[in-house]
Amino acid sequence: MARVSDMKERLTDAALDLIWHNSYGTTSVDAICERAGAKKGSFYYFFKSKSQLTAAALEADWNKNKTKMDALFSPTIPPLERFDRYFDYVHDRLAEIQQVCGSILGCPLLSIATEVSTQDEVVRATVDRIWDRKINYFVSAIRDAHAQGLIEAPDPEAKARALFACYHGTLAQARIQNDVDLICGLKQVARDVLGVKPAHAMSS
Amino acid sequence: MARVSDMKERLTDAALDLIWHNSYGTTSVDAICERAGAKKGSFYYFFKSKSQLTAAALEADWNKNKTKMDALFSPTIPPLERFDRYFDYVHDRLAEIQQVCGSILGCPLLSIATEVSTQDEVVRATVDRIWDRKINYFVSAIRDAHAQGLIEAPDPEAKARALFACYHGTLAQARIQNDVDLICGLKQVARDVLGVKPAHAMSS
DNA sequence: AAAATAGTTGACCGATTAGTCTAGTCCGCT
DNA sequence: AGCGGACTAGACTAATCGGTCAACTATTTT
Repeated sequence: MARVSDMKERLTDAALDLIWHNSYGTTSVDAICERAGAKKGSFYYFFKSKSQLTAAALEADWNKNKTKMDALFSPTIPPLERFDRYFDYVHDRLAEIQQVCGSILGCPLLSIATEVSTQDEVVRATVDRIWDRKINYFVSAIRDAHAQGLIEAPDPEAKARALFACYHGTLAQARIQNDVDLICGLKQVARDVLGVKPAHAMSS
Repeated sequence: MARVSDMKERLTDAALDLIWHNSYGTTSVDAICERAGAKKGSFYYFFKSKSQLTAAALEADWNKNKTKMDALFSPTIPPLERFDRYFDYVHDRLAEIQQVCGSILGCPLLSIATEVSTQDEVVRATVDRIWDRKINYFVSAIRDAHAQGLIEAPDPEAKARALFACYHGTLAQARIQNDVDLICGLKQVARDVLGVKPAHAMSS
């Protein structure tokens, strides 16, 4: 064992940043290196291709966000409130980034996977895998809400996937229209999709 | 006036085909020309850039689909049935294309706009404009449903935009997971989002 | 027939692309 | 002190990129 470098992390950070802001196709290896303060040689020492780097960057990003997700979807929080908090968090975070870069960037997983899905199976499968983990937060919350009689959801997985799709569609629209307010509508959409019984509806 | 050529249409057709299947970034002008049977010079005789060609291709595609949309959302059809028919149509069309190319391609407008939104204002604005027209089908159907007491939708535009987002999210998921069945869930999501009153719910 | 318009051709350009390779530097280990 | 593995430097390649251009052909108008 010799010296340890933080270059790998600098590279994944730079890659996700650039790809999220722009796109996978227009983000060059040179640009990633420049942002990370790395030379070509270092890049290809750590990653065998741009595609592999991207997959690694998405995994690294998941690991970074996991703690926050665990907190937002903690079983200590009333199940339906978890969604409200999560959507608020996403809204605030995207708005914050917009202050810096001028754009609502949406969900990086969705943007990247949409772009490369038919051409890069490594990246596509990585997104698929991460989503499989992420959707569990939705499933648990829905199952808990059902158990408490707040909603009628005999098939929590199906409901979770439906809401997941609506969530991503809203983020995509927000990116394209560069309008953070679209995300505010998510709470009501969630209530509608989940079929929240009127008596238990929360104030927005 | 001298000879008339169908090259312009061949180019927009080829471009949309390739970009939809793959992505904007990975679709080269050379590839578009080859598919259209054109040479570089012809391309730049008709279009001043790849970006302009893409915008033109999206507009041309809209014009092609408009007739079908008018039929699907005809006021002669019960309003909520219009959505069911539309989602069936989209499902069948995407499944048909999958038979040929192996992939569920989703909505080209969404894929392209997501990819270029922060970098190509011409294409982004084109998608925005087309969506403004397309969403009217949703708005009218929702307004009609409300007038007939089938749903409670005092703000048809907002409902339409919410459903539009869910629709696009589902198509994006279908593309990424290459799973046409996800689209089947759309009918139920639409009923949930629109708040269809149980008495008027249709059989699926 | 000739002029004018509409469309086509393909060579060419400089920039950029992802990726390779060799030589070297740095640093903890014994 | 010095070995050996971890990492960096940066020149290099072959291919491809979007875009230009001047010469050419085909068709309609006069």
